[in-house]
Amino acid sequence: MLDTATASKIAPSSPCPGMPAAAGHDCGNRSTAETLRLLGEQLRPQRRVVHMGDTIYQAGERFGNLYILNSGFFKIVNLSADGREQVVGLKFRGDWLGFDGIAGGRYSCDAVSMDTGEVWVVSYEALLAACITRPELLQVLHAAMSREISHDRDSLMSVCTLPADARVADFLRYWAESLAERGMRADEITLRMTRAEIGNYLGMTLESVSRALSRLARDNVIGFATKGRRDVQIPDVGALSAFVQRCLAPAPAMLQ
Amino acid sequence: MLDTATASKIAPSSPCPGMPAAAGHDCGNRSTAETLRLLGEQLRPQRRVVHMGDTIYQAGERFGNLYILNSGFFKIVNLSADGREQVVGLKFRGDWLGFDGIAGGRYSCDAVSMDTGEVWVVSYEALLAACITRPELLQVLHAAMSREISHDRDSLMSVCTLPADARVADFLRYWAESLAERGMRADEITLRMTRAEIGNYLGMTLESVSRALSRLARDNVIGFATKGRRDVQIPDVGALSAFVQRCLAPAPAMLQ
DNA sequence: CGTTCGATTGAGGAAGATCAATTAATGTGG
DNA sequence: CCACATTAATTGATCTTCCTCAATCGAACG
Repeated sequence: MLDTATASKIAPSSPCPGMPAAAGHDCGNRSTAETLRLLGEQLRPQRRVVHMGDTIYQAGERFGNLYILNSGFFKIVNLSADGREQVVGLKFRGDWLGFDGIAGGRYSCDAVSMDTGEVWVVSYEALLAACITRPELLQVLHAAMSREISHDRDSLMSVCTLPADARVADFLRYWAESLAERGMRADEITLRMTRAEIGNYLGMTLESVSRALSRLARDNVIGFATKGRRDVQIPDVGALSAFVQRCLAPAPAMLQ
Repeated sequence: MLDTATASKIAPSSPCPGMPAAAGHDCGNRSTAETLRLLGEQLRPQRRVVHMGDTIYQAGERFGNLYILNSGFFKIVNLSADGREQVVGLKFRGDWLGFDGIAGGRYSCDAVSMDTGEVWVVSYEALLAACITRPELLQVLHAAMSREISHDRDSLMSVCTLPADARVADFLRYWAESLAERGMRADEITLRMTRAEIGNYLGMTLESVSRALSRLARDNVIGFATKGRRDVQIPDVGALSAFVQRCLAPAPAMLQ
């Protein structure tokens, strides 16, 4: 599937030489850690600690900075003129925030921290200047924007084509894979969102999310930690994908 | 929660109020025509005529070019591993196609022409090279990517928060405004998609689309051209927005 | 230890999907 | 240009999924 050939000129370095197991799945792309190192060295960004509930920027605010998430978790909340709120994205270590502000000169969403973490503040102007002299920065930047576009489309597809249960399963799969890609443990994840937030993100009610999770647990696709239902055990991510497929299957053939 | 009825989201377009389409000083955004002129001059791109049904690129194909739509209409179709198809975007004059390929080295969608038109082919590598010497190109490129991200989020919000009728109304509003922004007539638009395609894009069935359109016509929010139902008359775009709001309103107060 | 917020679960209802029949547009060969 | 075939759109009648409303329970916190 993924192939390095095109990347010959575009991604000059990163043949993933002797890379720690967690990182190098995709040699056309750098690992998250490697990219962060590059960005940290090249840009020397201002570092800012954030806590749960902090907003890095808000809709309507004048655009000026992009942000790179070094640790923690963010949600991106879109706001409509008539007051609707919609969680439209989740951000993990290595992700960029603030692209939506470039075109209009103002951010169009809120970026809200869901945990303690650290973001790197990068002036867009300074970044552009740095990109002129260091084209590999440009590649990193464009890759981040491209990934965001691709993922947004996948989200739309999920919402449009999957029934509620499958959407929740796919959400958990995505979360787990996002952690795994970044070398974090993915077999037990702490959801940093309420059922209401998850439901908002997935286009369903909190009750439907709760029922879907219960069903997933009953089918042993996920497990709940001993105490509390915020921690979800995911022994096998493949089982989540299989569950999604099962939801899509025409019918169990009525057999018996 | 919603701290303010902040007018963050109003006037998503119209960067330069009351301005003839071509003129464009710098409100942060250039006009479509001006941007195209700049790109045409700076990049001297290969021009390619396309016809209805042509695909400019397909999912899985090796990435190498970006495309700028000079005329015509495209749909972007996302494909899942299990065979689901999802229309995830519509492209108009001045829009770019192919951003999804940058990160992974392969396109992840099909780009399908819905009409006769012309696309400009730009080698990504050549574009990067040109951007180094001409930073205004970089700004144009990033603005295009940023706009795509913002619009994808708006799409997700529509699908997640609007009932079916409102989604169709909002879709028509978006189409009409997209045309108007580009200086094309927006009071009578030709839908270049079947009901099934519209439904796919909006996450509903073709029957629901049809019923929604009938309802909009009955309420005189839209009209159908004398012959055929592919052409939709939109005497007042504001009426479409009003219809959306009406759908969101709690209840008609039970009067009578 | 009570208060509060979040999660779960159930019962009933509504929006929209599905199934089906009809009509309208489009296309084709004669 | 017309009969015919084909595809798209409309409309109606059920049926299903998911939402809404409501009650209960659990966990966190002062």
